[in-house]
Amino acid sequence: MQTPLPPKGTRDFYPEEMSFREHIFSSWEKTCQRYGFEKFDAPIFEHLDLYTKKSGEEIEKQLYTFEDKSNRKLSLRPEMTPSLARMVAAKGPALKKPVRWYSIPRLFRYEKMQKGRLREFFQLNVDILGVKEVTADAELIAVAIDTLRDLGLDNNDFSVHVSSRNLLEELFLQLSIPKESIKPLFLLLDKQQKLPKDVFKKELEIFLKDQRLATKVFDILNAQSFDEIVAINPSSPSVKDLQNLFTVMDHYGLADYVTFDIGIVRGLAYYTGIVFELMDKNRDLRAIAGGGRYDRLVSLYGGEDTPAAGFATGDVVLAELLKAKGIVPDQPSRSDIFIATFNRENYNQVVSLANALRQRGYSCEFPLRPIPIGKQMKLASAARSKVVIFTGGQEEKEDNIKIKDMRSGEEFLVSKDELYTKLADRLSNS
RNA sequence: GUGUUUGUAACUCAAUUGGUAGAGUGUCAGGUUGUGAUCCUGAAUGUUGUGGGUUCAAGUCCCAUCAAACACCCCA
Repeated sequence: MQTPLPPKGTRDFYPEEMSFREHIFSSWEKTCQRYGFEKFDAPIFEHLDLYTKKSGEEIEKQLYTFEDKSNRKLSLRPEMTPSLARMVAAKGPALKKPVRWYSIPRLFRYEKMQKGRLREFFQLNVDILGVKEVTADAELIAVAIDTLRDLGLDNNDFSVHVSSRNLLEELFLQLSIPKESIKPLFLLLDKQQKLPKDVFKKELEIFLKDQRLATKVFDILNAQSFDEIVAINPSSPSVKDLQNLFTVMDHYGLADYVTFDIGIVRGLAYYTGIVFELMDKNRDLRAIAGGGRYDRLVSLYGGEDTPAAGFATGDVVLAELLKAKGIVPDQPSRSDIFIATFNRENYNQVVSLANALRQRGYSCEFPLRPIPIGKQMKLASAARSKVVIFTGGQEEKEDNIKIKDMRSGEEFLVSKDELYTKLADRLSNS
């Protein structure tokens, strides 16, 4: 085979894949609009330092970077949040708060691919800026849940795991763990799920150099319920935040979806408070969505202090989950009406009819070559057309036209005068 | 960057201990100038991912390379 392949980690979207992608996108859009979010977009490439400023120089390894003809260092965007923060920072106080924006960016990361991970992919990003209360976090979690529910998934398929970086930090400080140890400890925590319990505990002991302390940390991390954590520190503000969050989620009718999970820390990210991830119940995919609070990012880009929270969900893992659950929609029809003809000399008449139909707003097509009627029907089938209109046949001598409904197989005669109204009837109940 | 597995027709796969590639599906043409399926007949398509090596002989063994899948690292 000598045809060129697309670059590593990219996908071609043939019509079949494209319609599946559009199915996901339109569900995302519908849900965001239902919640009162506005769509925005930004350049697909940005100045490199937009990303290094937030994530450090090392991030460049993971980016598609290039120089333009004036030697500006640029990068294809690996995520949307920096662009969003930049845009909000630039408008400053002129921007009416709260900002409720969403976007469906195409993103690029130079990574080694594996299951659920490509180099070019799409994300839904949803963000609220200007609200410091957890009501914003709750609203975002609700949107995240409803994007999945709208696609046909429910709490048998996925759940939301919520934690708080502040809470963990408070608990660790209470145990007199030095402040500079906390970030590395978060990193260690992120691995918890991958390690067997005793191995993880050993690593804790090694890291903290104190067996009793390690045991205490280990016990906190193994708390089975939120109540156990509340008991440790009932008056802490982050505990109150979480309590409020769970109460609000209950009023969204989504309490069944949300669980407290102290193991969620979201890597090295810029998150500052509540963090959450949506995971499939079987846990055999990577996170479906993730998000949280990032109150310092806007000011990092020179904007005024702006509380902010958001989440992102990628198309790759989601598509895998939907396929695993068998939730893949039928291919849409290419055209509603297929015009077939018994008379192969009849091309111009077919074009005239097609033109008349199209001018009236109908979606229709016809074979572009003279072929036997059987083949025409196969084409109509392949186009998933809803009805076939037969032309050039004997019926025309009595001013009738035969129509076949391809879904039921039923055929019927209509007079030429009532063709359009009958077609409208036939196509409207689909 | 590290490791494991894989690569044969458009697709899914076959090919005994090494003996110069085959089936099904699909496609196209016809049976069929009044109907999507089924049936029948016929046709086309491969430098076996690529490049070397061993051998009288390589799809098969060896090396390299490219690509893919999965895991580690990382995950915004």
